[in-house]
Amino acid sequence: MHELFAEGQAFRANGRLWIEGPADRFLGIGRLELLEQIQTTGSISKAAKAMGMSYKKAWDLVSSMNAQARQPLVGAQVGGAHGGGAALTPAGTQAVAEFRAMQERFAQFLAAETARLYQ
Amino acid sequence: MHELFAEGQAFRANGRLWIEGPADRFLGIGRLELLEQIQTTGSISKAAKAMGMSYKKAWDLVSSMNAQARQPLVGAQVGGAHGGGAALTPAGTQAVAEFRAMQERFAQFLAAETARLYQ
DNA sequence: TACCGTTATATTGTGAAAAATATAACGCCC
DNA sequence: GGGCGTTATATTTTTCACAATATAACGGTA
Repeated sequence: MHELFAEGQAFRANGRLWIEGPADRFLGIGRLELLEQIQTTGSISKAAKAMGMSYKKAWDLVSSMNAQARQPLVGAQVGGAHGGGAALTPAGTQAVAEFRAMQERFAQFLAAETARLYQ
Repeated sequence: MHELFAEGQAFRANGRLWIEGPADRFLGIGRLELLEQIQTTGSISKAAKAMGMSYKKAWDLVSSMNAQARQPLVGAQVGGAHGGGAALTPAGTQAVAEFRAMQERFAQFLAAETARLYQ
C-alpha cells in the first residue's frame, strides 16, 4: 500500500477502541485515563484539572461508568478532611487493569497494521 | 471482565480505524464508503447524496485524499455528457481493496475482544 | 445557442457538544 | 461556629464541525 502514499511521508494506522453497552459508551481511552488520574490524585476535580477537562465533564463520565457497572468503579465522599475525595473501588481497579491490557493489545494490532502498510 | 457489567446487558468492544499521514487523516471508514459510492454512482454529488452528506464535505474529503496520495484516488471531469462525473483511478481501486481488507481484520480483532469480555 | 448536471469554491447558517459559570450541601478542622 | 475543598447539579455561554446556500465554469447535447 505504501506505493499509494506521497513519497517520504510517515503514514501509519491509528484508531480508537472502546467498550460500549446497549445505551452508552462504557469505557474508552479518555475514561480510562480519568480513572487512572482519580487513582493517582484521589479526587475527581484534581483528575479533571490534570486532564484539562471541566469538572462537570469528568463527573458525568464517572456517573455514566458507575451507572453501567454492576458495582460502581469510583467511590466518592462529600465533605470531611480535605473537602472529600474519590477513589477507585476494587471493581474500578480491575476495570483499569483489564481495559489497559485491552488497549495494549490494540496498540500491538495498530503496530502490525502500520508495518503491513510498508510490506 | 463480564463480572463488572450490569447483568444481562450486551456489552461489546467497538472502535474506529484509520490511516493517517503527517498532517491529516488519509483513509477512514467514512472516506472508504465515499470511495465505494463514487465507484458505484460515477459522481461525487450522487455519492454524497447516497451518504446523506453535503457535496462540499464529500468534495473536501476527495480533495484531501488526492492531495496525500502519490497518484489521485479519484478522477473527475467537469462538463460534458451528463454534466461530468467522477471515477476511481487504478490507485483508488487498489486503496479501496486494501483498506477494506484492513477494516475486515479490525472487525476480527473486535470480535475476538468482545468474546474475551465474556471469558 | 441555450440547457443541463456536474465539478469547484466561497460564504453563511445552525445545531450539538463542550466549557464556563453558578449554587448548594457536606463534614472535618482550626 | 466559620472556613475550606470537595461532590453534586443546573444553567448559560462558547466553540466548532457540518449543513445549507450561492455562484461560476465546464462541455456535451438537443
